[in-house]
Amino acid sequence: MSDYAHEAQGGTFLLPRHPHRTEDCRAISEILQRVGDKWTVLVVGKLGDGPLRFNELRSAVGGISQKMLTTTLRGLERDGFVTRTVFPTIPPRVDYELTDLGYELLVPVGALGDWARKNTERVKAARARFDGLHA
Amino acid sequence: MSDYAHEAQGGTFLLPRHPHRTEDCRAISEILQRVGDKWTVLVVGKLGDGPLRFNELRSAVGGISQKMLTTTLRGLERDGFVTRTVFPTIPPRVDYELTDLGYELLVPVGALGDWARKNTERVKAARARFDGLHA
DNA sequence: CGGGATCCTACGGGATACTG
DNA sequence: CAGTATCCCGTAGGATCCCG
Repeated sequence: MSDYAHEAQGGTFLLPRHPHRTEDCRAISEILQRVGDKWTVLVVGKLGDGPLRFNELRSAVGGISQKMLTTTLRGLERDGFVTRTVFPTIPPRVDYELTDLGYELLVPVGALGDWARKNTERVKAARARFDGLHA
Repeated sequence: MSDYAHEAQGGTFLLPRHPHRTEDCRAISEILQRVGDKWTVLVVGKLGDGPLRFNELRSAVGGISQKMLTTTLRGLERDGFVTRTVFPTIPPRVDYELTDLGYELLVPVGALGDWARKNTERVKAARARFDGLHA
């Protein structure tokens, strides 16, 4: 089972021959929903620059409520993307840090981010055109 | 501004030096939320094998309500990922097909999918461990 | 400082019925 | 066949108050 070429404006792409089996698409969909919520990539991105404490992370991300930061971090910890280290001092100190798995996740997510940066204008143009037609 | 290496289990990764500026992370977050809903990648994936009619797509995806298929397709059309072609026959016939932009989107999304397939076990293990500890 | 507990609202998304 | 219109529910996510 080899690949086949697909021609498009940006160049030629190699697409797997039976690329879109439902199970695979489901797996993709799941991970995308996992990282597709409002805050996950922001948090992971900030932690990609090094470990941070709770409120450091909060102000670094900006605009996130403390409830959602907690929820997001718990989810990331549960899935093994982030470690949580508690220092039993007064006042307490809690550090969050990416695991290896977390750093590795940054790679494909970054690739999608590159694509996003390169193509936002095309999307915005398409959107403006569509909205103009269906005004 | 060069890159720096990050060592992890799977190998060594190159991360950009100032990779996680808030604006960039926002852009990434937006595209991820765009494709991170329940059905978008399933629909785009199926259309990646070629154009399909509405109900062909519906049964190909499987489990999607007609309301959500319509909503999903309208969104994809609006953003320029999909074209909608109406044949004014009786009964009507409507074809949906990926644009070049849609095909190009498949590339980074597929990369994330590959990552997902390779790492689901690690995530599941981490999750089981976390749930065991916090039982 | 780093949360937990609660309340509230908006919206994603399913089920069903109707239409050109 | 390919939708539109309506109703309904669950959950994401914000605001607020409280605690060790």
